[in-house]
Amino acid sequence: MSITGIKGMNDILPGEVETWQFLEEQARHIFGTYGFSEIRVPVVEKTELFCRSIGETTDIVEKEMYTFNDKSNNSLTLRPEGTAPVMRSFIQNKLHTKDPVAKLYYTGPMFRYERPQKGRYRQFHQIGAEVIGIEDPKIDAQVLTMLSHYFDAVGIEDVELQLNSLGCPECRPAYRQALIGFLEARLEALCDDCRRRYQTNPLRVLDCKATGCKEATAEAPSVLDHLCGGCDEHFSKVQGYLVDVGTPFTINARMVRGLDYYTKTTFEMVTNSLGSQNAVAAGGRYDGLIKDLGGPPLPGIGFAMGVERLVLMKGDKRIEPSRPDLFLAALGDEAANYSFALMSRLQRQGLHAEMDYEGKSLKSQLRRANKLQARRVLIIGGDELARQEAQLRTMETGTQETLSLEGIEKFLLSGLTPAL
RNA sequence: GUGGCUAUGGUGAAGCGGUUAACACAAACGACUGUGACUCGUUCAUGCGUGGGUUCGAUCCCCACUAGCCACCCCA
Repeated sequence: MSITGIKGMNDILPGEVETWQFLEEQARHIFGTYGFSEIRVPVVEKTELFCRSIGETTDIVEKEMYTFNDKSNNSLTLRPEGTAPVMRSFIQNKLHTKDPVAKLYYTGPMFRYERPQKGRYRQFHQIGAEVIGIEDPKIDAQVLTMLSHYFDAVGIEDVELQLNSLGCPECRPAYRQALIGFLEARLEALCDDCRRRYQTNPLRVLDCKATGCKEATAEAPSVLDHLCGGCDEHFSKVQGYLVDVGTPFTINARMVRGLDYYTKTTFEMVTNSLGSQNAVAAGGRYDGLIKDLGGPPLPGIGFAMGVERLVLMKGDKRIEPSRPDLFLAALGDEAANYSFALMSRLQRQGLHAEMDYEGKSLKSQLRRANKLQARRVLIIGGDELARQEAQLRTMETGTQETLSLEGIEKFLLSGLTPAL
């Protein structure tokens, strides 16, 4: 039995990787136009970083982390998300002393020990963005607009931007209590799961799919009615700016976040085309996080997108691998050597050129050229070489012309390089 | 962590207890000794996830395990 990969950790193979590259390139490009720079942080961090930021009692920390001790007996964890490491780096490198505002994005693998299913894997990938240092609701609107812009650019249409506010440490506890009280009075109507969790995670009950729970919580108090003055004003300003800018959104007062650090604005990009994994991107404001991690008291807001889910949504609109501009078919050793040298020179000048390296029959070479979808084939045999000529075949039309080898490089480069 | 379904070649899959494991696609080569895509031909599983069991005999029945998928939970 040969060695296999790890459950829930997938290879990204040619044919699929082009879509990944496209999604990443678009992120770099679009985030760049909004003033974001990339930050690259390690995949492993001290376990404590995630416990403190995500929350000791969250599912992620309680049962989903890949935690191990290194040879010095430090407890380390494969990052389950990207915000905490970025904040750690921000604080450690004192980035706020260089610029009061940081706009950062990252991409890379995250790890969560969950049972794999559609759109959910143990190693998965996120593209995320964070803004640190701005409290004004304009930045909330800006981040949401960028996210929305990204989805447009990438051609993923079947999504809806949902918005909510979770309040702040001032107003959230009161709401929480109100909600627990409400649920307590209706425990019999709730499903087993909800009866279990209404104390620890009352918000989750609002999101339950069971019909009994839906009915029982129909009249439940809304977070939005319990926001304090500051949070309420912030939330309505965010909405106002979004309307001004023309970024579409809907309000979902029952939206829940799984990480403890979120405050005020939270949001999700949801779809119904992905089965039960309906969030393609999610994020929110985390005004207390940086201070909690020992940094300056700066506000922050950010989001992460699940790349596997984006790829799934791209579906059959996959990005095609690039086709060779030219395939060199040679007959005989001399011609093969000549072609090989020519191909190398063309490649150096940016032409996507291919050839058969093993001296197969012309038929076989053309078959390969066809398979690779080469646009043209340059055929050089012993006869042509002697006459300093070559046949240039246009595959699509099957037409063929005789060219002089003199100056052929220039001709091929000018004729075949796609206009940029 | 819980549940349901599935497990035959490079891929999609027939076969459902009994002599050569169908068919299609892909791949390689040939018909065309120097020309792709069409056509035709040839080749391509010594084995049916793994381990047990039932049987004269198992890819087909039973059990266990493993893996995959989907859902719950949770989340990107």
